[in-house]
Amino acid sequence: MEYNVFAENCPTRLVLDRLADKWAVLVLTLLSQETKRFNQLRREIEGVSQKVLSQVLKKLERDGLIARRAFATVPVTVEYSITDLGRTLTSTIGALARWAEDNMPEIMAAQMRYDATA
Amino acid sequence: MEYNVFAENCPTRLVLDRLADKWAVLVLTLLSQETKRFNQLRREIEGVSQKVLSQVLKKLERDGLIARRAFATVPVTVEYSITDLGRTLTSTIGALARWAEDNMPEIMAAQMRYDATA
DNA sequence: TCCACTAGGTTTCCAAATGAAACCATGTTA
DNA sequence: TAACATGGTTTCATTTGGAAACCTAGTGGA
Repeated sequence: MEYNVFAENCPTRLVLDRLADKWAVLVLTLLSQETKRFNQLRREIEGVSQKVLSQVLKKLERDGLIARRAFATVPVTVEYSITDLGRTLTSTIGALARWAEDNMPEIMAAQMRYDATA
Repeated sequence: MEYNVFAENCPTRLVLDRLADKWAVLVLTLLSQETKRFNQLRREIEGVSQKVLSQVLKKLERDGLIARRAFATVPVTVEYSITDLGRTLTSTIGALARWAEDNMPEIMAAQMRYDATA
C-alpha cells in the first residue's frame, strides 16, 4: 500500500488535516510534557472553547495519539495523556510551535514590507 | 519581548494558525523541492480549489515564507518559490507530512479499536 | 431548604470560513 | 469563430467555529 498526502482521497490527507490544526498542536505539546485534566488544558490553552477542545480531544483519542481515563470521583475526574504513538510526533509538533515563537520578529518584518507594497 | 503560543493574543498564535493548515503544509513541502507555477501547484495538490490556493499563497507570501514572481508573458506566468525564512521550516513541515504517511497503519488500527468500543 | 459551585461535557445559535462552480481578461491555436 | 490556456476573483450553498447556555451529579455554605 502506498500512501501519499498529495492524493485527494488518501487516508493520510485526513490525518494531516487533523494534525495540521492549531488546537491539536497545542494539546499535543502540553500532553507531551505531562498528563492533564480537561479543565487544566482549557485554562492553559487560552481562547479554546469547551466544544472545540472536546472535539479535538475525541479525534486525537480516536487516532490513538492520546488516551483518556475517567475516574468515578465527585465531580468526575478525566485525565488525558499522550500515547507511545503520540510521543513519536511530539518533537515535530513541538518544533512547529517553537518555530513560530523564534521567528516572530522576522515574520512581522515581512508582513510590514508586504503591506507597505500594497 | 516574550512570545508564547499558549497566550490568546500573542502574535505567534496567528502564525501557528497559518502553518498548522493542511494546504500550507502541502504548498511548503512542494515549494521546498522546487519553484512552481500556480496551476502546477493546483494540479499536484489534489483537491485544492483555486480560491483557497490563492488565499494560502497570499498569506504565506505576506509572512515571508514564499516569494511570488510574475512574468508578462501570454498567458501570464507566475512563479512561486520558497524563501530563506521558509526554508528554515521545511524540515519540520516535511516531517509532519511524512509522519502521516509512515504511521497510517497504526492510526487506522487505533481508529478501528476506538470505533469498536463505541 | 435553597442557592451556588465544581468537573466535564453537549446543545444551540449565529458568524465566519470552505469548496464547487462560474466568471473574467488576455491572447493563441484549430 | 469557437475553444483553450494562465492566474485569478466572485457567487452561493454548505461546513465549521466560537460564545453562551444548559446538563448531570454531588458538595458546601447561608
